[in-house]
Amino acid sequence: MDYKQTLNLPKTAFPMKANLIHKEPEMIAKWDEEDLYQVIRKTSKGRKPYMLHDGPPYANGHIHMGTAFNKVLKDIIIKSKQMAGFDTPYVPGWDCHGLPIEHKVDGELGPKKKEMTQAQIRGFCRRYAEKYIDIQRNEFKRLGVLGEWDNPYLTMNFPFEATIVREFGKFALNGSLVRSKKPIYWCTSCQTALAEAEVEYEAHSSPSIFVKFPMISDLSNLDPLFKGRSVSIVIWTTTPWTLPANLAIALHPDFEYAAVETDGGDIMILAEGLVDSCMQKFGMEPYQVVKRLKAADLEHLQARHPLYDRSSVIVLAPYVTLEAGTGCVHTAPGHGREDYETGLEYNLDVYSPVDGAGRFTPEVEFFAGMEVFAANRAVNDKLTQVGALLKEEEIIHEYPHCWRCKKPVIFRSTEQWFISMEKNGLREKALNAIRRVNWIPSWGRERIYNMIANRPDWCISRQRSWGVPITVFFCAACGEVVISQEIIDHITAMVETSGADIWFTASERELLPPGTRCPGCGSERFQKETDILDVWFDSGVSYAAVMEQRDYLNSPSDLYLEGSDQHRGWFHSSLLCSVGTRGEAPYRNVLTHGFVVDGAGKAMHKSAGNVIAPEELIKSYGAEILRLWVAAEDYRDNIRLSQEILQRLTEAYRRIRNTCRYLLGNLNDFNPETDAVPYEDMEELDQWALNRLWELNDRLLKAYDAFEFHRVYHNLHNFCALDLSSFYLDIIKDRLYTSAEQAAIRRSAQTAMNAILETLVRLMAPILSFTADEIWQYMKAEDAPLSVHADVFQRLDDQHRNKALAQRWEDVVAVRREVTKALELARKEKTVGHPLDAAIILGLSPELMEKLMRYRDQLRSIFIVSDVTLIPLDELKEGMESENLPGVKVLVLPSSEPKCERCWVHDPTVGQTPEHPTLCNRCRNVLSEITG
RNA sequence: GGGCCUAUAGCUCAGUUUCGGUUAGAGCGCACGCCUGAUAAGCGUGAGGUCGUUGGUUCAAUUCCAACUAGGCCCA
Repeated sequence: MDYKQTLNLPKTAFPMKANLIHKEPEMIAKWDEEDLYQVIRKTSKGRKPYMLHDGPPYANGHIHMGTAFNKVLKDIIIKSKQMAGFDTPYVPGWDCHGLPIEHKVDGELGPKKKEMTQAQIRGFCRRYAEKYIDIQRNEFKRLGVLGEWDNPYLTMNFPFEATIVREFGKFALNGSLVRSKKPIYWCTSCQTALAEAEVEYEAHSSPSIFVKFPMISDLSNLDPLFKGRSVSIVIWTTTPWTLPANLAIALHPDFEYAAVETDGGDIMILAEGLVDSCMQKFGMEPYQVVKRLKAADLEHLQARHPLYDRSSVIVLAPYVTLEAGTGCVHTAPGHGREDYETGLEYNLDVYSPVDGAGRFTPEVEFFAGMEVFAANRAVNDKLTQVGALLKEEEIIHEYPHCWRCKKPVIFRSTEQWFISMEKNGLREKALNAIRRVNWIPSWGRERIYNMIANRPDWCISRQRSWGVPITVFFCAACGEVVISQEIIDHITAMVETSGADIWFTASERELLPPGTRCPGCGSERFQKETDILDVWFDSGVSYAAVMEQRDYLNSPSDLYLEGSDQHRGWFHSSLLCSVGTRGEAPYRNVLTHGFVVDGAGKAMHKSAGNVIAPEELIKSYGAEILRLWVAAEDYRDNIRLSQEILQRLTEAYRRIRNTCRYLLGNLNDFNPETDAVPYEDMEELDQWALNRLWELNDRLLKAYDAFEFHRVYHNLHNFCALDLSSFYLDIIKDRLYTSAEQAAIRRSAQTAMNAILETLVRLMAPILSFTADEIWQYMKAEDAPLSVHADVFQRLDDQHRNKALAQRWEDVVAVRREVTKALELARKEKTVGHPLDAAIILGLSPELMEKLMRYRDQLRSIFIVSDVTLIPLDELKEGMESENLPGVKVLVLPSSEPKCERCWVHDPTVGQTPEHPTLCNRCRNVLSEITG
């Protein structure tokens, strides 16, 4: 007789091989078909809401590892909150306007763009964004992310654009909106503003000049030697044409400066460290340093402009270097970024007397109408003429050029719109709001606080086409800025139905409410603003366009979750928008994660060749492995990704999957409704397993709650590998396989296994979303939801937490560890092969003897050997003495009894039954039970 | 250059955080072995760490402090 047929071996159709790459798309299709997301919405109606507001990725290009990580992390949170009993809608969004898209479209259109209207160009941009939204949507869905994918929010949707106009209007009307000049890159050939991304640095030849600025201020209070002397300060510049706009001279606050007396008796001031090289260059040797000066002593003193009758103030700035020049930097706030910042600090005018074609405006004496690059020569000549030019050279250096026409660009100031940080106390209010938000990790507060505390006014003007217009009018007659609630309402309504395009296609007359007159001069003729809004304003008001407007969402959100760069980005702009119009932050909690880096901790760059794309990862491992990676990494630090990491995770995944498969296989014949054993009647080992399960459940729910998913992963994996696979499941095999199907001891084990699977499948669902749902389909729950994702975590019976029992079993486990060690030694000596070939004699101290006596009859199966004999420690002369556990000695002997053919245990009863001469009594009894 | 952050075995993470204190833990991987009734599975044993470096405080530091190095994000 083939006794193997009489065993209850595990049986399941659940495949060992996951085949994720093919199975995942099928699962996603199924979710789509069932409309799982909406099913979940319906089942959780009325529950306490949990609002995670999605930060919109930019609708450009394919997703990368960072965006994939972020989305999966959000999905894990959404699913775990959902399963924790909340109603957690998830509306994904996209950021659609802005330069990068316009730039791409520009490139595709080429010269054709010149003949197109702004509205036509905007149409191309819109289609471009739509294309990538579709691409990214599919890529995100492929990751197993559930959400309202068929109704996401797009910043280019008409209602969203209308919200942007409405929210902008609030700033405009509450007095926060100010207009002032700021230098920007400007191509005089294309006659257009350029963004940082649109300039390319190339070698360029420029004049390099050293110029004397005579001091107006009297220095004799610093030292009497200056009294009555001709003193000047020497600057260096490579853009002579900006000298007419010079308003200041910047010194480094920490540098020493020297007053140098030349042969002719004049005194010149320059950085001490550059005196030698400069004086040599000027051909002014010999010379003499007559005084050393601190930069701070010179601050606020006045020099005279060498060409015009106005002063140039001495200021301090940290960017001054000794690498070139004189340590005294020519400062024209209208023509340079740093100059501008310094100018703000010292309250200087943003003077930029150059028109769009790059010609000096008429007010500029000597050079009016001249093109600036050509004016370099004229400026130098004039300086020579007045005796201010000390030296002129040519230098080759990297200089910004226009990405389109390749001509050198200039820095030129134009009027721009700003949201003031001070006028309405925005800075102060924002800083206060930051204190009331919970930042995770806590250093996020410090980081954004410092940024808000130090940032300049928010420049919201962009000289671009693809965005939402700054909806302001100027009176064509008197130039006054015209804006009112009525006007904003009027435009908002138009944008709501026609989109922001209406601003570009409609006339001023159409855009303004009928009968609008200039409040200043009464004119009825107006000119609309041509600047558009900074895209950060778009996404910055997403809480208003999405969370406040959809009736199933609300604001402030419970959570914003983005990479740590968003302290400067979305967290920042959202905060300013919300505080400026609502007085409060749009979020209660802000969670940040680090950046995806390679296995060595280095940033991923195309040039470094260390980039791993989500697509290739999914192709070779499956999205489930990507999800497991997201969970396994502690995201507070940088998130590493390498082939080795993925290899490890794949193995961990298999372990978890196979453990579940084994549970399924052994529950094949188990119906919890009819077969479950009451807790009190269960075997103690099975109660032990339930206690471990209780602890796991408790720990994981806490870890989910604290967003510590790496703890979820580790605990889950350890539970499967240690508690289950190598201990519990290994031990109960004997009971499961050899007992009669209906036997109480078998049903007891199955009751525990069933509870374990029910709990595990839920605990893993937020992370291993595909696999958990796959397992779910193989479980025989009668009235279960169609997907595990529509279910909730379990609260396990507190009675199952049995600390006293756990304590008792710690001793058993400790002794077992020693037994396996002894078995290994015996195996090495070829005494035994399979543990069931062995009989164990355990020598125990009185203390341990007392503890283990209780389990005397179970030790054989717990140790998975054929026989265990307990004797006092001192009576056992041979055997392995434990190193770690005093009071234990283990002697391993090959069993002298015959082996039962059915259960493989060596037992003296084998051969006692003539009909079954190769069976032990236990198996014989089972067999007679089966056959009746 | 400035702001914020990180640094424990080959990999992923614990731990020391409210008191600094005996041989710093786990899993995976690796090596070796067992099983063939979870089988492209399962079990066992073992070898791996000067807790980034250097100083300081202390009777005592991986744990506290400082500097440095490496790396990350943002800004300049």
